[in-house]
Amino acid sequence: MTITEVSEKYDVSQDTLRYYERIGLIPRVNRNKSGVRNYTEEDCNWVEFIKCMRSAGLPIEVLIEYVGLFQKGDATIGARRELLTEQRKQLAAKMEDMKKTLERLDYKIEVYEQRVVVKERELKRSED
Amino acid sequence: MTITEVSEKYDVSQDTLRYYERIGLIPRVNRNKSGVRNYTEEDCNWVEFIKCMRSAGLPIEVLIEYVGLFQKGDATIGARRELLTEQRKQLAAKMEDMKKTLERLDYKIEVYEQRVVVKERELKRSED
DNA sequence: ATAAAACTTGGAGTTTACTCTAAGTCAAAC
DNA sequence: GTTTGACTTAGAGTAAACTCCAAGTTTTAT
Repeated sequence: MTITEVSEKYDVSQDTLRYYERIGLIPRVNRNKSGVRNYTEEDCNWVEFIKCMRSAGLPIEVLIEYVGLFQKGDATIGARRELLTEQRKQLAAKMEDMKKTLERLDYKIEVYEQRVVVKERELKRSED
Repeated sequence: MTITEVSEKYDVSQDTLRYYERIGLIPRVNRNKSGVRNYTEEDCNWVEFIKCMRSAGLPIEVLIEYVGLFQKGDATIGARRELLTEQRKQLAAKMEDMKKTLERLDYKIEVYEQRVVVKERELKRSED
């Protein structure tokens, strides 16, 4: 696949794809004889995986480390598992915080609903 | 309360507190005769609220708008409720995405666990 | 065959959200 | 009474994560 196709498929700009590759956030993509990137299915999977992890807020630095470990082969399986476990923990904690914020928003919205009703009654009274 | 006290209480730097006020992310804090900020309890509540909403990822722009509406008084109650409702929706959607990412991490970790076990067995065999 | 489109690289520029600096004021401690 | 420390402002600087640009291929279409 070309960079255009990958960019469209995963809704990631070409510049971002090149940038991610440059900083090691995805492994290097092979080029054809004239230097043009040819994304394999595995490359695509990396793009999709990184997009997903980034959107959940995993730090770029950590993901670069993960890719680095991956490229070092099977000897790093334990380290990769540990890295993911730590990130999983942090993600779960963040979601807990967000849940509390969500509940707080719900409460605030509820209070506003009531105030809107009060406001409407006031308006109605002033019509009389 | 002084800016130092507020900064310590909510773990937000003094610079950030001034910055938030400057851009209208919290209402203007009153100063004493010599120009020093004196945070009321309401000011503190704003700091805490904004800190919470920001940590959940609500955009600064939107929060500035919310503060602006608040300062316009009761006529904006409906608009404020709508704004919060929209943000609540987006937050819930983001949490849904994060939940999928979390599950994906769980799956990946599980697969890694199995591979670690396989690796250990290999090592054991090579010991014999 | 030549113009237009798509790609390459390295490096500069942008945006967001702070964070720091400089220059100055004011109150309190010694 | 002066120096130390906390505060003020306006504006400059920074880090992260892109995003854009320039100059140069290569491929595609006419």
